Amino acid sequence: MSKTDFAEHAAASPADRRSQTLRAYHELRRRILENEMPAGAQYLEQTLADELGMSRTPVREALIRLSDERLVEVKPRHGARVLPVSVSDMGEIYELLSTLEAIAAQRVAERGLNSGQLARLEAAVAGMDQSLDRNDLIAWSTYDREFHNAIVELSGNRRLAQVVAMFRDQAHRARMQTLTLRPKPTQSNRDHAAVVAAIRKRDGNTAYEIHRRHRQEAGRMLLRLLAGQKPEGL
Amino acid sequence: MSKTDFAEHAAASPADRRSQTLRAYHELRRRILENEMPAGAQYLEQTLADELGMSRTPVREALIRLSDERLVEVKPRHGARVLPVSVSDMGEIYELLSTLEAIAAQRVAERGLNSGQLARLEAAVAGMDQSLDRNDLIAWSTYDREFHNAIVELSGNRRLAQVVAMFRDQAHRARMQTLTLRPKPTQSNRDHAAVVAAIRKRDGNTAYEIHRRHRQEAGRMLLRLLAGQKPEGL
DNA sequence: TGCAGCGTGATGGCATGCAATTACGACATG
DNA sequence: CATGTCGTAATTGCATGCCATCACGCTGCA
Repeated sequence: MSKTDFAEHAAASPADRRSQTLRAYHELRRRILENEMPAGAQYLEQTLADELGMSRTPVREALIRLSDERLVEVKPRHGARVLPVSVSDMGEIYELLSTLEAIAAQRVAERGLNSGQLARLEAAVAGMDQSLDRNDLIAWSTYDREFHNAIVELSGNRRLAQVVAMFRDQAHRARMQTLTLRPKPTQSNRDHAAVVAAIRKRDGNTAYEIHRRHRQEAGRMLLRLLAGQKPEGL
Repeated sequence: MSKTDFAEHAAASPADRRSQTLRAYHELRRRILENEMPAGAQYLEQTLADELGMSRTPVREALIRLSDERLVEVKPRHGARVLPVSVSDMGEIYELLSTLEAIAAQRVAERGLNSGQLARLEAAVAGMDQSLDRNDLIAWSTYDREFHNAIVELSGNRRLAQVVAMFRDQAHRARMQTLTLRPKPTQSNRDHAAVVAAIRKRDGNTAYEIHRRHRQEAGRMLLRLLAGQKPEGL
């Protein structure tokens, strides 16, 4: 079984050029975020290696990164366990996201955007509106994610974008679980539009305040919904 | 050469109970932060493994973590390179630290501290004052570090403490380089005392504002000093 | 002299091997 | 029946081995 075998069952397109370690990392991360590997589940290194069609070494290396990102926990004789996200975890995460993203929005507003960058934000806002009209919450959440992601990427602070992405990933599964439970997120769309307006006017303080309150509200909503749910994971 | 050999030349106390991977991680991190491995320097995996008295595997695993923390960069045929910290890197880092630590100070003030926790903060402040009287800048910076670390640890948000620690490590070498160049940090001591006073009064907003401005000032000072320095590293 | 092509040795990515550790069940004993 | 002890198999931490890749120097040609 040479590594040049193609048509492996795993998601490798015709000859994946990336390293096995990176393939393992991205594939495991995807499975966790999409709940194919549910919170609380445990997997032995060898099992994962077999499933991914590689040896234990790259799997181990991927698991190190995933555990640094708090998506899994490696317990010596029990394999890698997908970490559940508790209510208090979400509290920590949203406290950080609400500040970090608000800073990003402020910076974006102060620096100003060119027309292409503004278009990116407005496309996301438009997508959210249309998705909401169609009652397509999945599409809505994709555009919502894109909006928040665009803000931090356009901030120009690469470290900021990196840590926000990490926390967003940690929160992702809980967000998906509550997606259908929450009321129609019309206020979210209004908030986003208001942030874009503030960015247009290069009003950093307003962008900061609106975005911060927006995230705090979302966090509070999420916590309320999660509190009234099954204690998933362990 | 069994791994149970004791008295290895590396810093292992009589039989280090931790895994080789952890030893490699902590030892390499220490060497980088203390400039024993200077910015820009490159080391082959095998060389590091020999120096640490272990095989390449745990070294590789440690390097993965260190590169996720932006302390090194692994370039396929050139070994691991210790990352220099540029002026713009410091700008990114201080922008984040000033916000994150301010949030921590606010939370600490709002939650309130018991007497032992308050004593920890006050010991750090006292240490800074005494060190400054003695003109011992090394000791001063140790107490300063302890103060900032205590604030985020006492915030109760473990993720916050984790990312702040990461960014503080990234900035550490540049801080050390400018330590002797800056004017006597009397204002720093005043700021810290004011933050503690706000915490005592459980005044979150004041704690936030003072701490935020404090960190922003420190960042601006650092950037000014770095701008007029030799372009260290690559 | 400058540059392109080639060969070779060094290096890292990954697979595999090996031994120490420990989870777990069987069994014994109170 | 509950609890403690022991043996065994499974699992991991780490070492080692192997091969593809790539850096670098050498040679030859313009």
